[in-house]
Amino acid sequence: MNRRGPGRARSEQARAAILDAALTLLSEHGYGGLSVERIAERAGVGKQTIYRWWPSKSAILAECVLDGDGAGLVLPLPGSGDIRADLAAWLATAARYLDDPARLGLARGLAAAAAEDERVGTALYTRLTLAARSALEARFADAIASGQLRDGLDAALVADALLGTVMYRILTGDATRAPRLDDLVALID
Amino acid sequence: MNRRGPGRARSEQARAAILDAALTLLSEHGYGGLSVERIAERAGVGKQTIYRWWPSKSAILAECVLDGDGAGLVLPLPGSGDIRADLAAWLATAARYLDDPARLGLARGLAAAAAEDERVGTALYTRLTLAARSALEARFADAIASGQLRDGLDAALVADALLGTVMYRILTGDATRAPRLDDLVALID
Amino acid sequence: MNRRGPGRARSEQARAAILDAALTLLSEHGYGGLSVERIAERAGVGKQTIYRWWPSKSAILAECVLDGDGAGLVLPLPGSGDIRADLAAWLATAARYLDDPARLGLARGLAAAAAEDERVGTALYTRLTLAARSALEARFADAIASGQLRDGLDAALVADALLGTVMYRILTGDATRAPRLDDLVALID
Amino acid sequence: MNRRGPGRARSEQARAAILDAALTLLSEHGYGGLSVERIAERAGVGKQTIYRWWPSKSAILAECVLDGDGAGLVLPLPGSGDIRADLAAWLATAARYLDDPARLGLARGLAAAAAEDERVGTALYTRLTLAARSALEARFADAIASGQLRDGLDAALVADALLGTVMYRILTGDATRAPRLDDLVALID
DNA sequence: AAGTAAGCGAGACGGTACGTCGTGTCTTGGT
DNA sequence: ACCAAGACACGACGTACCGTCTCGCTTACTT
Repeated sequence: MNRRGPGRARSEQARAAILDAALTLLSEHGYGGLSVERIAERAGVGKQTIYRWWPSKSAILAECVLDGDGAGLVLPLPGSGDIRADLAAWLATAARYLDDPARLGLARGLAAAAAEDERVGTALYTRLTLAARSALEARFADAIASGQLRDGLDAALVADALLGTVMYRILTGDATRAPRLDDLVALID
Repeated sequence: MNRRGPGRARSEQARAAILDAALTLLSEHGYGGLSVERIAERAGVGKQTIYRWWPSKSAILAECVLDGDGAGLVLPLPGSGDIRADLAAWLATAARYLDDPARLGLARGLAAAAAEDERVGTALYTRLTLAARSALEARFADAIASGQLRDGLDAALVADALLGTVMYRILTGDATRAPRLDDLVALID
Repeated sequence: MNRRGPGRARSEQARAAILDAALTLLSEHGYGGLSVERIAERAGVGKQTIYRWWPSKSAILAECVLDGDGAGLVLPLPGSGDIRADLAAWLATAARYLDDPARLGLARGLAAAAAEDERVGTALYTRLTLAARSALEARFADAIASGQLRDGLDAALVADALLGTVMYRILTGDATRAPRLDDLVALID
Repeated sequence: MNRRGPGRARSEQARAAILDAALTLLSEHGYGGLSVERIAERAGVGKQTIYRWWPSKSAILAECVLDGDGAGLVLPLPGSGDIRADLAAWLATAARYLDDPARLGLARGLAAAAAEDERVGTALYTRLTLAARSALEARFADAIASGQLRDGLDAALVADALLGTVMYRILTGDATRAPRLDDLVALID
């Protein structure tokens, strides 16, 4: 039962304050402007308390992604019965979600962290791809059964393509130049 | 023509050495391990020569992407006549290209730079998306005319989806876990 | 007593190494060739550790002058009973002391520091003038009582004149061109 | 007669502007804040024009000292007939002269330059000591003849002592703490 | 008059040092 | 054993100057 030696227990308050400060600073100053020192100051915590539990600032972010609601990035797929409409609505919601500069900044920052540290990439994969993939697999089975989609459609590939396109637009800053995101659904047979 | 004021002219040799050193170090040490100091040392150049012409290390990378062959990232789309086979081959080539750790590191580093600095994102957009989009548009017109693809298919969306999927896998480090990249083509109606 | 807040205590070892390195480098390379970077390297210390405690390299030198034996610059006034002979001997000792290039370099360097930073000047004043003045005052009282000197002689003025002449020769590099330093005593009535 | 080859002649205007700018900047920002780059900018001159004629910034200052009125530092010794009164007046004038912050700054800056570069020290020696010494020698001969001073008084030593005391006070910033400068004359028998 | 050559303002070059910020570690006193 | 605070050695930042090296231009002496 969670055996521990003697001594003071880990402060849950400090942990939460650190994760919270990390996300706030990430969305405000970007990944480059994020430093352990600032996180510590903002969280009202000693640096050692951070280094005791995380090996690097990207590890903190990885935990942010996995913690709670995944930094708010996991949007639910609507379930109206019309799979194409649901996907289009999901994409439109994502686009609207990213219109908020703070949230776009957060997403850019997490992308930067993922590009620099494999473990953040893995965390994002776990949170985003796996969630999307499992949601899609169940819905695709229904949709194929009801004739809305052709048989053999690979939910994993679709998840990759949808999330990848969103991520690519975040990186290239291409929100306005490109066609509307929800038209993506038209590509799917 | 090419009027110049007084004073010594900018050294093209220094400029080329800087861009070259930046890409080499990026693929070797990642974006986080890339420092202006090291670029200067490797290029045999004073730091001021860098700061005179570029405001930040990401600006150097943006110029790398736009310069010459776009850091080797722009792969040609084969032209066998079978559009689906060509796209699948292009994706397979991209996957093989990224098997080389140095090239994967370079791509990850550029993704990190894009996530942190809008201008690198714009440069990548210019080099990758626009190139892919225009290549696709010409080929799609032919393919639709010859009945290989259905009418109305949007080349820009397909370009986003293909590049986005590749980029997403680079970020999430998901080369092996996911289905084969060239099956993506199967999604296109 | 000696109350301290939280946090690691200041390293006395680092402080001593910095002062020592500063004096060594000053006598070797002169004030112009003295850099914080080199002091830090020689002392085996980070630059920040220097800037945390001293605002500039001249402040370090000011502390060197005040610390311990005042960089060896404070020479004792002999006490034979013959005040004129003692002063002449003191001046001769000073001249011999400055024959060593390292010590002359140190003295020149401290003069440069004093000329550039008022606080070094104040430190020198404290260490040299005040020491000389108080030594002279006691001796002058005896010498006047015993009829060696006329009444009313101002020890402070004599201290200024003696030290000033030495300093002036250091600055003008005029060790050989001018009359012998110990003849100075002949000026005093 | 001043044989010269072909080519443009040296610009006397540039030379004067450089010396002028050097002295101005020296009194404004001190020796440490004096840079060839700033001299060039202030004088409206290319850096190369400076380096063509002077090897360093201290060489410029040495020439300033020797040029024209010796940067205004050479004060004339009054000639009332009473040698003690004249010396006291000369010291009082010097003290008043140095009350002006710009002139004190200039003197401090030249002292710093002298401490760092032997040639500036030599220039100051030439300008100040030699001038004072020769003035004193003539006056001392008269004063000894008229019984105002005892025989055998060494003008060179007195010059050193007077100038040295003034310089020492400049360096130690000790204008107010010490006894009045013109009382120095009382030391002379 | 044309040719030649040195000096000129301007400004980029390879470097060194600056003073600041951040890293990850260590130490202190307190919980 | 953990915590806030904070000093430590180290490395990179972006800036200021160093002394050198072109540029295109302006004199001035030499044919």
